[in-house]
Amino acid sequence: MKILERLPRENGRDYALRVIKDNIIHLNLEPGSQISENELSAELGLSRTPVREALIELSKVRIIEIQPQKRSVVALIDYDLVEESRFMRNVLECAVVDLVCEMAGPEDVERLRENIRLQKFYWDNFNPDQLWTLDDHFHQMLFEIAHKSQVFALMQNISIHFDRVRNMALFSVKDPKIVQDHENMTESIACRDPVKTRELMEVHLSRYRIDAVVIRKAYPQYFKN
Amino acid sequence: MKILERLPRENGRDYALRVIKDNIIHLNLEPGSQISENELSAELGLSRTPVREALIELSKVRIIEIQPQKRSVVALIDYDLVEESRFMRNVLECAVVDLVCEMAGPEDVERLRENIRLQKFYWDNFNPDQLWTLDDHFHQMLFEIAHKSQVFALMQNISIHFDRVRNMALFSVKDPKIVQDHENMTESIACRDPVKTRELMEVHLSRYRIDAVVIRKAYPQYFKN
DNA sequence: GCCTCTAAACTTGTATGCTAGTTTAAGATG
DNA sequence: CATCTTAAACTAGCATACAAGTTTAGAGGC
Repeated sequence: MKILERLPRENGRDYALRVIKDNIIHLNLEPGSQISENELSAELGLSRTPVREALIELSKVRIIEIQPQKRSVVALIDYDLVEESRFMRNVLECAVVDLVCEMAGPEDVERLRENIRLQKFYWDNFNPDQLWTLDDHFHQMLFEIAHKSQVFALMQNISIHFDRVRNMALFSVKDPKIVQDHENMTESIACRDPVKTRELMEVHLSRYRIDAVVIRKAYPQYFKN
Repeated sequence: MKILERLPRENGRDYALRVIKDNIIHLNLEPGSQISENELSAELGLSRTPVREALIELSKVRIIEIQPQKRSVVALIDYDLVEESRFMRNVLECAVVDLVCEMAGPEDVERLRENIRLQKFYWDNFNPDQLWTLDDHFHQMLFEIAHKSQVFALMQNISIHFDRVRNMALFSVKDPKIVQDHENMTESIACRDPVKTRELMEVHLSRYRIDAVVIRKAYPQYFKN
């Protein structure tokens, strides 16, 4: 497992949560593998309590399966859950871009364009981590513009299923077309064209569905069904 | 606070969570009031640990505000949050009824109708608690029919803001029209009419927005802004 | 070799004590 | 009487010990 730096004033629980999530998404904690509160707390330099609290939270979204008095395992990729999480994102993000097309001011559009510029830079320089962060931030900005930040926060909880697959796609698929999607959306937002933007979002989010077969071939042992 | 019965094989954390949530929704734990891990654990017959785990979960959806090393309080009603939660429900439930109109079999429709019959019964006999449970179950059934149970579970987390207001409406508004809404939806689902069903759902969920002024007058001290 | 039983070594769940930080209130001082 | 100081009584965060249940490994009998 890859141990990240603990942020200043970050409490143990949030730290544990951040590190564990990151390692699940990046497959350092492999789907199906057993995890131990004791091991994790030792690695993180914490006691069991904050680690346990983090694991409970992750079990709520079924990314970790806690079997009482037995063990805890990282959930295998359940494509029904991935689909549910994709459905949720799709429905919510499409509704949000509708609002964004109404509500976005020029400064909002400029912030989106700035994000795209950076995405292009990190794409040219092959920096998947930064690209990943910017992608997240792009979607988060859309929710902020529509004043739906809490919805974004909740959506992100279940999105970890989607994210794990999305992360695999970054390495197993040649041309993600992601940056281009984002740019097209930004410009159609600038034109205040909700129908077009919605359409683009729909295509954007469904790429991961299309890639499923490829991913599954690359990592067959990680799938549940 | 009203202490509920502990279910067989229910662990302490889930028990605490269930009781605390119930008391928040029913205003036994009043918005703005301070809560103490010690008091709660004494009342529930548990130690601080499981109670604390429950409080952490509730703080994630901002229904409880934990001020580190200071205190924890039941959040005041924040209408922006209520609106976000209503927005989320609205968007997701409308998308789900679309699917339901495609996917529902005759036995599903029959289950919905049976639920309506019971709703009518408990309406006539004035049993708000049972009515409340049936209302929840009606919406849950829709998500089950569309195979989106996990989405429902997540939506319910934030819905507690919405639920708290919804519960106040049950007592401060004369004719909720809720049962009639449900019946109309069921029949338009039976007719496989997604446009009509969507429309009904939209009206149904927006009732609580309309009622906001009434509720606010009845309980002004509970509101944040 | 192959069952069966048992005990030890795990697991998570819960209780409790300790730490660090905040509030409160009493007491001293002007 | 007003104000500052200080100590005690709270809070939540974290560490640790113990309880309850499961798995595993090995001894013993056949």
